Amino acid sequence: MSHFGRSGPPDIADTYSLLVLNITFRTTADDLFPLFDKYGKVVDIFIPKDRRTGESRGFAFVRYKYADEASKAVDRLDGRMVDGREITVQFAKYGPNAERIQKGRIIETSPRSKSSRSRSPSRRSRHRDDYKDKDYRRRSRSRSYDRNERDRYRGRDRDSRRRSRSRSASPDRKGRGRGRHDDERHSRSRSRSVDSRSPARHSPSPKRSPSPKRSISPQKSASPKKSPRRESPDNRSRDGKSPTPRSVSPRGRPDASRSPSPRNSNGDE
DNA sequence: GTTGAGCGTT
Repeated sequence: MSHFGRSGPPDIADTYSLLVLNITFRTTADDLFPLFDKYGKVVDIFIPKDRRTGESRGFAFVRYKYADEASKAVDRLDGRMVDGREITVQFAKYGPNAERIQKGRIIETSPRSKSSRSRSPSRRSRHRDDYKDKDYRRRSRSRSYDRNERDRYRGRDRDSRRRSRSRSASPDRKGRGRGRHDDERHSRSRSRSVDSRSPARHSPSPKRSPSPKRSISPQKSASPKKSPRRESPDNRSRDGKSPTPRSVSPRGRPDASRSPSPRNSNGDE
């Protein structure tokens, strides 16, 4: 009954999706159900979770059966304190399939009902990379390695986003009429001044190792001093199955799979 | 165990 999102999307064709942001990472659908259900008929509640840890991402989707109820919930629950945090309720802008949504309702659906459903013989190797990319940049919201990535990308508009919220931390906006259209009022003056510098001067230097201290092979050089136990018996060969699974073939796999003769007696190529 | 911009699953 209260287990939403367990059976997948029930029917989003006749339902309005609401996006709930700013919720605690511990808030679950069951916690929002009684809250949203009080303002209307909630058909489904889904809270995206990280595939790695499985923790909530901090936002949830509440589907209402009617738009009027959803609108009321947005106006009433928007700014409500949940679990000690003020949540932000608003109509979803994007659909589960990246479709356009108006007022929480999907106005554009996948026109795959036309022609045969067969896929086009275009590319076939591309499926997990897609969702992975999305996940990666999503899960990089914080933690620790976030700084690492930032250094790598030299910072971009990501910093702006973070800072933006800081300056936009005006609780005044909430609780007073739903005038969220003022958000886009900000003029976009800086357009090309994204990173300054020359666009062509960018030196694609993938090798940016300012710290030559780091060894090339961290795993090769074990700590000569730090060795409480000469070796790790329980980590090396527990049952004698794979003594060295990592060094199986650093260069290539056995030629029995790729080329019968990569570099010898090869007069054909 | 943590964090805090944003838009989604079997």
